[in-house]
Amino acid sequence: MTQGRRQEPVSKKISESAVRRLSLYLRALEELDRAGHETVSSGQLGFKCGTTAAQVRKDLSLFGSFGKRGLGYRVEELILAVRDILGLTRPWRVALIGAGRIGSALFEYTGLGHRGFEVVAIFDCDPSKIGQEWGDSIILDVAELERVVRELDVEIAILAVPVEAVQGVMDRACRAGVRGVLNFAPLRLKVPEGVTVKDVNLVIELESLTFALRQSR
Amino acid sequence: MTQGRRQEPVSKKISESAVRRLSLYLRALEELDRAGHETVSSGQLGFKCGTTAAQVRKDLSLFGSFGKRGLGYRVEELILAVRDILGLTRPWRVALIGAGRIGSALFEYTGLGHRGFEVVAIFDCDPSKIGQEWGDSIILDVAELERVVRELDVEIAILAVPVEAVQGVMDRACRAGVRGVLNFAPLRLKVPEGVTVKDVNLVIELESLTFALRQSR
DNA sequence: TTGTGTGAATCCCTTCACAGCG
DNA sequence: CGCTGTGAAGGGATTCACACAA
Repeated sequence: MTQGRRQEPVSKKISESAVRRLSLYLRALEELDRAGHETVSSGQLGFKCGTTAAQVRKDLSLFGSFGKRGLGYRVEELILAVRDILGLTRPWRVALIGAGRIGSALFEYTGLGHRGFEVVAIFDCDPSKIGQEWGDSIILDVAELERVVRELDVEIAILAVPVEAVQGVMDRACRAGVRGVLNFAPLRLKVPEGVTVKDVNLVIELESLTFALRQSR
Repeated sequence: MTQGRRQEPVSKKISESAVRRLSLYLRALEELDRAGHETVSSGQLGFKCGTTAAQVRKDLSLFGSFGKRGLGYRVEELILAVRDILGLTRPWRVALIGAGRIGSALFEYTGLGHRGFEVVAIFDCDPSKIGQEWGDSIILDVAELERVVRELDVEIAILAVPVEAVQGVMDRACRAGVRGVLNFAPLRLKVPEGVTVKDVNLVIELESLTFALRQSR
């Protein structure tokens, strides 16, 4: 039962969608916290995130029991619990590979640095970019990828490189020890055992939009 | 039955995930086509897209029957069929709202223009950006949003504006006739009836990555 | 024989409903 | 009471398995 404490990861399979909702809950909770709310009910939280009270309770119950019956959840406590579940209790060392438009958009995006993701290295292959300073990082030659990834113990690689280059770059990053990959290229990467990939594909989003629009016409 | 023809949209509910897979299939098919393949089996297509033969056949069977038993699918025909299903047989008029980093990344991204999405207007509120030319578009003052959206009959708005501004801008775009929205702000938009929203949220992707990494440690 | 199209079976996720605790 | 936590029910989505067509 472990009242109020997170259960240790039993070998239960957690669905991707539940995890994505937890991430939404976390954002909503942080907003509530900033707004000075002490407690929140599953109904309120669900409403803010576009889901139901039952869904919220079920999602949380996969990891423990964090609420008080009759009262709801203490916002601060739940924030800590969800951060812990999502693995956000420590910063993650990220390398940004590709300093083009997408890369720079990501780098500037305050969401990253202020949310526990430390961009410890930026790589590009364009000689005119190598050596430029972004914030207090310097753009490095992608030729040095392996060495730098190993030395800085990079855990996550964000791949914002052209589709032709992406598989090769990923292979190299993984061999140097990267275990998580965020891929912006529209291509299914072949990954070694033990490496997790998430794809971000804007064309899919747009095409599922046009599908919906076409239907409702 | 309707051999080789797309069935008219019966009121069957099509899952979001099936649609997303169709978009993947389309990309794989186009690659096969460029590589000169005439036909493809559900197994091959599934493998390229990280799913199974049965899944491919089921997905396609939601919309008609496009293959030949014992032979597979003709690549060219299936491309046309899937484009039709996804609503890609005509270009869509898109407005890009917000000409910051994300906006420029999207605009440059060749995927858009070359895939049936016409960026017919770009808006920003920064006076130093208004009037700049991007390609053969000029950045317009967001104050003119309603007029321009109406005049150019914009159908889809890509919202790449700060989170504080996004709900207001979306409301205005929808009142002017926009029916589809791609939202980059980490916020659940309240949308009027008949408008479809897709959210793109990089933090969710990263956090589901850290969840996975945390588990496998 | 090959590989599609599709009912049936299975699995997983969401929703329901309520016991139980504060 | 109010609201959580959770078994049970319900509903979708995926997988299976096979009849059938080329």
